[in-house]
Amino acid sequence: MAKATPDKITISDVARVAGVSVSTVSRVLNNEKYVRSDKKVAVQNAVEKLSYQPNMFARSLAGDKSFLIGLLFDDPRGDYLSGLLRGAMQQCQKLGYHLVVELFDKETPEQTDAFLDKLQMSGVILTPPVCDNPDILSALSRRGIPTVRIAPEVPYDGMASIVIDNYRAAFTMTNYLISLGHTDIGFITGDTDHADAGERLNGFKAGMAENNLDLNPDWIEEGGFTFETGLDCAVRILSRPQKPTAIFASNDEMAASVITIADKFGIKVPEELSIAGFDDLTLASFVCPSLTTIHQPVEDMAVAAVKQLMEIRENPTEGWQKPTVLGSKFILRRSTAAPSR
Amino acid sequence: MAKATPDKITISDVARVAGVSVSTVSRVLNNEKYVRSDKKVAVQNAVEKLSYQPNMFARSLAGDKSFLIGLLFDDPRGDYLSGLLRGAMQQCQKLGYHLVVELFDKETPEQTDAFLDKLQMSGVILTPPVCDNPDILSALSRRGIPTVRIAPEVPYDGMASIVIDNYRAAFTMTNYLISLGHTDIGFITGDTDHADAGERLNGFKAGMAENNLDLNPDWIEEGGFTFETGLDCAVRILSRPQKPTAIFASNDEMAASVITIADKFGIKVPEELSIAGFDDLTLASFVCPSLTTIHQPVEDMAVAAVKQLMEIRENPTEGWQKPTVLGSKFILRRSTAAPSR
DNA sequence: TCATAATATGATAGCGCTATCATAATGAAG
DNA sequence: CTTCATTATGATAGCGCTATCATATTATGA
Repeated sequence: MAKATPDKITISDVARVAGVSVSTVSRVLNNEKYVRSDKKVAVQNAVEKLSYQPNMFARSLAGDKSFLIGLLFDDPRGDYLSGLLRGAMQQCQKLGYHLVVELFDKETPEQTDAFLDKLQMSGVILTPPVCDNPDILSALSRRGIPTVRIAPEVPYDGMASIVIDNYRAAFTMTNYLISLGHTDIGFITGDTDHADAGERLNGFKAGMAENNLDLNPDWIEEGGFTFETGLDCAVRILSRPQKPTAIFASNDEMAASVITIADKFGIKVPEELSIAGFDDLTLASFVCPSLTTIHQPVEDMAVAAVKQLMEIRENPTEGWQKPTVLGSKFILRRSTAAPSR
Repeated sequence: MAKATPDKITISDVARVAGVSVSTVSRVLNNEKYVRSDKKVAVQNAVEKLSYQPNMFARSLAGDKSFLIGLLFDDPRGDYLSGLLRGAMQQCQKLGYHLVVELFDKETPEQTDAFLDKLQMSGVILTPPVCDNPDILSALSRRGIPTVRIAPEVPYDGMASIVIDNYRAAFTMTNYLISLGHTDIGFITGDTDHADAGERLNGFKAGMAENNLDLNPDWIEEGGFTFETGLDCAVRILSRPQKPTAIFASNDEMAASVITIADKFGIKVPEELSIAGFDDLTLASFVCPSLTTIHQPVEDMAVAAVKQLMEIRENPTEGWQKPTVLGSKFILRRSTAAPSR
C-alpha cells in the first residue's frame, strides 16, 4: 500500500538525485557562481523531477534573506491602495518573493516595531499616509531595511520613493481646459500640507500663467481631498456673483462634489460648467457625467517599488534619495466641453 | 564606545535573565500548561525588559505553526475585496499572525502550489471567485491546510465558509419597496450561475409572494453584476410600454446603470422610479441620487474567517462544512420613494 | 506511611537550509 | 613541470527555536 503523505522533499533529496552535495544544490538555488554547468543542469533536473520547493523558513533562518516584502497600510481601501496592492503582488510573484501586508496603527507603533523584528523583511513598501510617519521611517532606517515610499509628502534622508509628476499632469489638464476656450477657471486644492496638493496647484498656476490668464482668488478654494470638503468648496465658488466656466478639482472625489453641487444649483455640466478631476478613481466613470481626469499608473508604481527594492538590496550604499517619477495619463470623458458663452 | 547594532536577542537571553531554561521560556511563549505562575511572570518580565521578539522563522522551522495566513485573490481591487483585506489584517494583527497575500492566476495554478509548499501557511482564506476554483480547493484539502472560503458559490466537501444571508436581505428590501406602496417592481439579476444571484432573486420572489404581488416577467432581466450589463437590462425594462415604479438591482453597479438609463429616458428618480441596489459600494453614496441598498459586513466576514481558521486549527477533525452566516444591513438613501401615480 | 498520578523543569536533538572552511581540480604563467 | 591563482566541490557547524525525553517536585489517596 502506497504511503498517502507525500513526504517532504528536502535539499538532500535533490542532492542525492542530482549526484552532488547539498552545498552545490544550494549554490544552484541561489545562483551563485562556481558551479560547473553540467552539475547545474543536473540539479535543475532533479529539482524539476522531485518538484522540490525550498523551505522558506529554513532559508531565512540560515541565511539573511527572507523573501518577504512588507507592504504597510493605513487603510487598504480605495482604488489607489488596492491598485498598489495588485501591482506589488504581481511583481513579487514574478520575483519569487511574498507580500506580507500589515496595518500601521499610529496609536501603537510598537506593534509595527515587533512586526519588523519578527519577520526580517527583505524590504518594505510604504503607502501614503504611512510613508510620512516619522516613527516608521526611523524604525526602518535604524534597522537598515531597504525601503521604498510611494508618493511621500516630504523627502526623508536617503530613502527611495516613487511619485508621479503631479505638476506636469495638472499643467496638462489646465492647458486642455484653456484649449477648449475656457479663461475663467476655478481650482479646488487638497490639504495644503500634502505635497501632491501643492504640486497640482502649482501645475495649474503655471498653466494659467503660460497662457497669460489671471487667477481669480474667488475661484480657488482649499479642500481636503474628500467628498465632503469638496462640497463646501463647490458651494463657495458657485455662489459667487461671477462664476467660472470650468473648475479643476485636485481629485476625483472633490470633482464629484462639484457635479453634485452644480446639479443642485441647476448648472448644466458640461454645457455651463466644465469639471476636471484627478486620480481616475472608479467613481470617475460612474459619476454622471463621467469625469475628465488624470490617471495615475498605480500598479506601475507598485511594480517600480518592488524593483527598486531589489536594486537597493544589491547596492545598499548607493544614494537612493532621488524619487523615481512615473508619467500619468490624461483621460478625456464627458464632464468637460467648450464654454457656451 | 557603545556598540551601535542592537544585538539580536534570543530565547536564551530571556532564559538567562529570567533565571529559567529555554524550555520554560518556550512554554510561556506558547502558553502551554505546566509552568508555575511565578516563573511565568519572571519570563514575561524578562521578555518585556529585553523587548524580545521571537524569531518567526526559527519557530516555524522547529515547530509546525507558521503564524502566516494566506489570503488569495483573483484581483484585490474593489470595495468588497479591499474591505476583506482590511478585516483580515486587523484580526491577524490582533492574534499575532501575519497576512501573506497572493494573486491566484488560473493560468498558472502550479505557482500557487509552490506558494503553498514553500510557506506552510497556518491557514488560507479564499476570496471570490478563487474560492470556487477546484484546483485550489483540492490543493488545499490535499495538504490539509485549514481553509475558509468567503461567499462561495457552491459547497465543497468539509470546507468552512462565510456568507451573508442574501435571501433574507433581498426579502427585506423587497418588503421595504412594497411598504412604500410599490406593486409594480422590476428586478435585475446577477449571473445565474452565481449562488448570490440566485438567492437574491429568490428573496425578491418570496417578498413579492408574501404580499400577493405578481411577478411581471417583462420586468425581470438577467444581468451580470457589471455596470455594462446593467445598462442593457435597464434599457430593456424601461422600454416596455408598461413600466414598473421600482427596480431592484442585484448589485449597486447595476443599480447605478438604472439611474443612468432613467436619466437618459427622462424618468425622475426617485419620484417616478425607485431604484434599490445591493452591496453598498462606495459608489452607492456618490451616485446621484444616492442608493438605497444592502450593506454587506465585509470586514466582519474577514474577521470571522480568521477566527474560524483558528478554530479549525484547534479542532481539525470537526465537520466545518456548515457556512457561517452573517447578517447584512438595510441602508436607506435617496433613490427610493413612494410611487407618485 | 508509601505508591501513584499530576505537575513542573531542564537538557538536547533536530527542523532544512546557508555560511564557512577545507580541499580538489583546473588553468595560466614562468 | 612546477607554482600560484582561479574555479569548483564537499563536509559540517550553526541559524533560533520547539519537540521529546528524562528527571525532579508536588499533590492525592489508601
